[in-house]
Amino acid sequence: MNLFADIRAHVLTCLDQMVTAGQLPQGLSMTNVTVEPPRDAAHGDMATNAAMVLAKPAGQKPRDIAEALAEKLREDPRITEAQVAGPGFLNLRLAPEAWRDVLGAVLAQGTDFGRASLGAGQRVNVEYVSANPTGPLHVGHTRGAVFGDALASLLDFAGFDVTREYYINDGGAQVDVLARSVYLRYLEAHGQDVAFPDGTYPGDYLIAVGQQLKEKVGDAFVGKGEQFWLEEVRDFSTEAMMDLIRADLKALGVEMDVFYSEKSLYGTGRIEAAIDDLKEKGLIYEGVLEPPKGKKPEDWEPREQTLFKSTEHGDDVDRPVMKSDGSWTYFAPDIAYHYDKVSRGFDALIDVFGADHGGYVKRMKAAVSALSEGKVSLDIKLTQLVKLYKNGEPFKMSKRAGTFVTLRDVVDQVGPDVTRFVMLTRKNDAMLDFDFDKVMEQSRENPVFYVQYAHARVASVLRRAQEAGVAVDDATLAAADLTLIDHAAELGLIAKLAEWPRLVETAARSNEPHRVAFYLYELAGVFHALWNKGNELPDLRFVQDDPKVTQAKIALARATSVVIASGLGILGVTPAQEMR
RNA sequence: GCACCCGUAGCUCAGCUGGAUAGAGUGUCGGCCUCCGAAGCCGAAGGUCACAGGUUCGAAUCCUGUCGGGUGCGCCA
Repeated sequence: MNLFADIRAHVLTCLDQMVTAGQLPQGLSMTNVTVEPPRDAAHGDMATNAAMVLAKPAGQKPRDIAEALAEKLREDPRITEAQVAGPGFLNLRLAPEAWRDVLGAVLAQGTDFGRASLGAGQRVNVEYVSANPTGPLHVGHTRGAVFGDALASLLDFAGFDVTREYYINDGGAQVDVLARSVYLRYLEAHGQDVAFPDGTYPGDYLIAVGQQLKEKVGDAFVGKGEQFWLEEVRDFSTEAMMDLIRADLKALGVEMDVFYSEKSLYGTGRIEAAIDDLKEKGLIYEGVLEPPKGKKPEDWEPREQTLFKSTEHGDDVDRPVMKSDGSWTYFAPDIAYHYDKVSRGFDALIDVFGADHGGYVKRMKAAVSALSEGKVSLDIKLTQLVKLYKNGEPFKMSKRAGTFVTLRDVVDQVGPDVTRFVMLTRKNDAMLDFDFDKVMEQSRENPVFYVQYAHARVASVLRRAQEAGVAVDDATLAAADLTLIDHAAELGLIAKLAEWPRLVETAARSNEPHRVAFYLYELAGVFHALWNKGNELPDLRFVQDDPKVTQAKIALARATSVVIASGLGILGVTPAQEMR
């Protein structure tokens, strides 16, 4: 149940009647008519801009339309007041019954309250993390992982059929580097002294892999040239790294549906097929690119390459798909990968990249646009840098100094719940400060605890009611006499709950899961405020002498915790029963 | 040089795809526990939404330009 949508539908019905009655002209577009909570609660419960949006196309004064509309709306028993205000806003006040219906809906539907049909079962593929399989995930990956996972859950909740996918970059030169690095650790496991030259990975995490390789193949590769071991060591190592990454993700609570291997595109004709598809569309040609102005590389010389005419689909310059030596560029398998996604029948694609890949957005969109002939949308969300702090001091990461902070470090130290929530307390494209001490702090300044605390308080009050011998199971609460809820502060909390379905839709429409986190913070704030009002006004306390009243009050508290749990569920955070 | 992102209270950030007198937290100042969890609540103060134009009933939001910060720019993925 979405009360805002219901009232909007009613407004549209009234407008239709006005058209039929000749009060408004035919053929008006109603798409811009909104019904939303006003910024200032003093204006009422809801406001519609209908009169202002329609004034110009209808050739009438906004206030006249508003007045006529108000008259019709007042006939609805849910609407107790319809006031024309300002330039033509129509402010509505709703009957308590209308709010109580929302409360009833929350109790009846539980955490399904707010589930939307926005997606209409459309299939959407969310690709995220996709880190190179050359080492453990670090903090930057963590943000992308949390963001992508929460976005996927949000879209699922909004009615999309979601596939969570990870693209394994196991086809490029970096996995050869990995193999050579592991080979050095392997020699080390055989007692040799080794040095790690530039261009190899000296990280400790490969020691165990070298050891495992020794256990598997014995000394078969010792003293042998690369041609004897490279391929096998590469496969062995990437598999080991993917095990590591999968374990890291699991520690964070992220579970992928599909791991898609870049390597599987090579030697199978799939890259060729994708490029051929573009070729048939006349988008592949041989040519020479201009050097970028103002940043001309020293060793620049014009070279003829195979280029993708991405400029026909919104890119700034055409992009090479084949190097001058005839091998594919990194872009080619990416095209093939997205070609594969398109051919798997998704209606929409979403890629979550780190902000340092921002320069990649246009060409990728161009590729998908070309491959799907504009039928499949691609939205690319960039996650900005995470800056780490310890005791308020910036914490510098350096691979060489060994102060490389991994996902595992963060999760081990602060736990997956805190990690996930904090990563969503900023818009994805804004930088995020992550202070190890602050996120563990238990105060209002820390939104995780603030929201958890509200949920725990409800659990606490439920326990108290039970101790007092009052039945507070969900079935009983759903049948409670809600007319006993009538204070403005209580109805205000219900109004906040009523915003939830609406928020889900707007957050899903813009692919912005952070909105859920901010909403939960606000909802918790409204709840805490009501709670404290109980100090001065005993009537507002949840546990009362009369069991009937207690059940009604607790129904409201319970509904709040249900929505909090629902929202936290989308973020992948466990709601707390008590704070410790 | 070009492209993308960002610029909102002293500080950290929201702002519901164009709505009303721009909101939170923090910091400063002042209140609230014989009372369901004070890890909380209430109040005061704090703004030229970087700047200049434009679009319209209406702009922090959209378009153009300027300034400032970040990221990226063929044979690395």
